Amino acid sequence: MIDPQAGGLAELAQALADRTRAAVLLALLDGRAWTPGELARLTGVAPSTMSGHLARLTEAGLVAHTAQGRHRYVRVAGSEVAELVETLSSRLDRPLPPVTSLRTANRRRALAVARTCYDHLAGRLGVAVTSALVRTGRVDHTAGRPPVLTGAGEEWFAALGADLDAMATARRPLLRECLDWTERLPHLAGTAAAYLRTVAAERGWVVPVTGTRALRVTPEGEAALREHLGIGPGELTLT
Amino acid sequence: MIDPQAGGLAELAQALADRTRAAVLLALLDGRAWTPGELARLTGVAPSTMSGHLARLTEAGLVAHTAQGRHRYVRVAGSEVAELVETLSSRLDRPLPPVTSLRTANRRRALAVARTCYDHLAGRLGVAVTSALVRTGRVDHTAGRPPVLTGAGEEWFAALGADLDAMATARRPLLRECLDWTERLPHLAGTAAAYLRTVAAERGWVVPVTGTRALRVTPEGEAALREHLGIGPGELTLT
DNA sequence: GATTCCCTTCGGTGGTGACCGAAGCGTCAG
DNA sequence: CTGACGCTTCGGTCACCACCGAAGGGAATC
Repeated sequence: MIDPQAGGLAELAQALADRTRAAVLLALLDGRAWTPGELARLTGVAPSTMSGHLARLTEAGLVAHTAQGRHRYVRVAGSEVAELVETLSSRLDRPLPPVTSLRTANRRRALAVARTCYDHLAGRLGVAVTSALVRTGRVDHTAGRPPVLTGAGEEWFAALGADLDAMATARRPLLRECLDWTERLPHLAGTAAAYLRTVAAERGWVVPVTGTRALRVTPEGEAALREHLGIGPGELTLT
Repeated sequence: MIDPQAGGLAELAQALADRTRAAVLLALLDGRAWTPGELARLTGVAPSTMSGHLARLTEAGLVAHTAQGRHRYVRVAGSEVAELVETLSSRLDRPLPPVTSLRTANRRRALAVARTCYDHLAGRLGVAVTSALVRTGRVDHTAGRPPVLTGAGEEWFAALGADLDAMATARRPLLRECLDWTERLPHLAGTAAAYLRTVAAERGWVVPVTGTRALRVTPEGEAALREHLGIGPGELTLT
């Protein structure tokens, strides 16, 4: 065994190498905090089994816990973990053509149009917002460098109601690149992108599709996207 | 088990979830084709065991074989696989501070400065070349879009001796983004980037460090990088 | 054609881990 | 204080798989 990195790589992969743990991580990708009991019911295993899985995921640094009374809440350990899972999933679109049913095809289609990725927007919508922000000069995203807000971008976010000073003090970067597994293109993550998702949800631009991470863009949302960012409805349809 | 994607994700992770298979993939990241026997000796397992591992990696679509006489050559199935492994490794720099020995520390340092990633340049060198190509207007890399060669870039590659027409007909894209696991920034992959590595190797700008994927930049290489791309020697030192 | 070499396939073994039910512990409600 | 609830720990079972040595098949060499 020559390469010392192999051990670490295998260890990380082992944490993901189980149907139940993978399902847990995918469920947590909606950014919400779940209780162990909910996750056990979702995946169809006994609470004791789920407890073991969660211990394993915690040890691997993939999920984090928050104790609250007699409940315990589980969340993804950080945005990097969410991005890691998304990246891994992006390899699955190749050997996935055997669509099992119309229902799963529709679900996948909905996910591809717009969805939540941890705490920001993803899918066709996420990529469209990203390129619109660059196109309108609000984000500077030159190669080899992380994306940054321009002066115009700061004004725009402030007009939306964002407290950029408070957001900038967080350990997490304001903007960050995240590879979109359906679009195969980067979209924006980070506190500013998370704020954008919050605004979109609060103003009713998007509404969650119950039971999945998918989002539906409302007519008000389409109008707002056109008005604020110049995104036409054609940009959100799948080819 | 609600999410049908969980099965695929777990399956892919399982293929990586073994020390020996992980070591194989890391070895193959140098872009060369190895024989099963070489890989068995490298990892210290019996040939029969290695055969099973390779069958497993093949089934997962991670490696490909080429029969040649009584030898069989194994390579990484494609550049996406190499990028996937690099991305996964990028999560390892967090829990890796316990450096086991001076030797591994030096090896890691060498890998961080310059190395091969499948068939292109990576590490500090790869990122420096990437940003220099953008800085000098040879590559256009705006946000949300794959990187593309500009007219000036095409001329530059042609002057280096590249046959861009032939390269463009390949199924693989000319340029492509690849996340660098030491720099945490994208560097360029794709046929054009692969050609650049070939040129650098042929002209003696970089020489491989035997036994690893690391590269050493020669004095001629430093001169060429400054002359062709305006990369100063300071850009290749680690902070 | 026989030999050599590389690799695979085939039994057999040992260790790891996913799973469950039962029991234990802390927290909140009555 | 008592009961209900949510979660974890423990013991035990079963399947899977990493590993090896031995045997077999195909390709090059003599």
